[in-house]
Amino acid sequence: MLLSAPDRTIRRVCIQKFHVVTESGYWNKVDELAALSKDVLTEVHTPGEGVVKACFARRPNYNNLVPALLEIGVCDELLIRCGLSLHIPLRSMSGGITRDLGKMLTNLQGRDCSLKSKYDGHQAQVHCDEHSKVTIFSRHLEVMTDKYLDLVALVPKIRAKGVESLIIEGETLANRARKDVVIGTVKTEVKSIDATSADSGAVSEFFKSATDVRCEGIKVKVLDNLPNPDLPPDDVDADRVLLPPSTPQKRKGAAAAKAKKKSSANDVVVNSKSSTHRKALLATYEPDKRLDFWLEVKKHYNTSADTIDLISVGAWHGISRKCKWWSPILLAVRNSGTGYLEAVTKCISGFSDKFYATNRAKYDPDDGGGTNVNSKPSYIEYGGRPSVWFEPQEVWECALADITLSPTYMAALGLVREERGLSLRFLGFSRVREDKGNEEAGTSDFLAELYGKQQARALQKGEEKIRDAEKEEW
DNA sequence: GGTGCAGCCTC
DNA sequence: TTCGGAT
DNA sequence: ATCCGAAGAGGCTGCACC
Repeated sequence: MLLSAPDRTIRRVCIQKFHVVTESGYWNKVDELAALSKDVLTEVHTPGEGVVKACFARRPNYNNLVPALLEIGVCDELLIRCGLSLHIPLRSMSGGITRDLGKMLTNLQGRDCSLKSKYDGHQAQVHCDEHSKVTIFSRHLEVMTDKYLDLVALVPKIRAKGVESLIIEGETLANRARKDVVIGTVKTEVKSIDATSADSGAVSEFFKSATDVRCEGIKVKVLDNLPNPDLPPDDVDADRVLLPPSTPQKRKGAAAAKAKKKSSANDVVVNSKSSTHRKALLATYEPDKRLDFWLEVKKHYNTSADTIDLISVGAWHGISRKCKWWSPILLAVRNSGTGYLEAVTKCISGFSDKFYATNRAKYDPDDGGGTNVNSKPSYIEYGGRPSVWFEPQEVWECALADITLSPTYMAALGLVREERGLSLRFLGFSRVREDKGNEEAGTSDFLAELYGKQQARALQKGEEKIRDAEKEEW
């Protein structure tokens, strides 16, 4: 394994320090620990592990964590020493993901909740300090500040009076979502409603309207969480990030904002203005946890996602774990005019290992199969070169989240846009359609139609404000 | 200066 | 992002 | 439960090359 330069430094420091610790009797303790049973040992280790993990989630930086560990060990103070810090990204908190809207409603058992549409964009974590220095991190905590210069300029300006520094998280719509999406829909004011999960009609309606305007789905936050008994109201742990006063109507986008602090342990901003005329959200932001009061229902997780029947026409050799099988697999739609099969995407998702094995056996001549062919059949439209071409004979039902105008695939070329074909986003294999022959597979017309519907829904729901797209919307 | 591709990023 | 599989 | 790895689409950037 390659170590980056800082890691090497750390390793050296560790070794030196352990020698010191050894001389002062640390080994005795190690011997004691070694004598303990596994269960007891787990009991000893687990709380410590929790503390270290919590620190690392708040400040994923070994240069801080390791020296502090060596100096003070695993203790509560570590959470202060290695707590949240501006311009160092904290790990993102995610909501629990729910596949099925109905199931979610059942789970919520009628509790009150706040619903927000979740934009289909890029997650960004924005840090702004008292000198208006802004740093922006991506979902994977990469520094993306330079990609969002307008945001860098904007954030200090919109900072509320009295807030010295802040960390917020939200969704930016800089890339994909702005390209092929009707801008008017992007400009739509962020939708947010409070509802009770007993009103399944309202929730379903909200989900539908959100996905219609090409949001990724919705976020559902339970409003009536009781305070955590472990956290007295005046708790001021520095590691805990606290929500600012909740103003959901104003708060924009998927910006599940949280706030702020200064470096001293006793200077955490608490929910000061208690002007909320609604039930409180749980106030803590736990960067390393998925939370049961916060759920996401996404379009492409949804069991009611669109499906299309595609024909498998070729594949590549898999690598490493999948080297015995073919993956990815090339799929095509049928052009009902020409009879040609037009490649529309490669599929990697939804296959079990067993399915891969069966698939290999079926098409590989060396495996008793024998229905793949050496060269590209003339009736297949595809510019690339798979490892093998299949003799088209299977129709697969696949679920998809979105249809995209593709720079590479030529399926449905000209039906939506001259020079551009269509492809599929988040495609997953569902099942083999034993009951369907090639002639009954999805057509390029159908695909184009589906694309049209997708756009039309967005247009219809979208608001009129088209003009002046700011580079990022929240 | 334009194009195409590799590499890296996002979902 | 997805998924399935291993741990 | 959690983590890991194999891969998809598309977008942007920077560089080599014409």
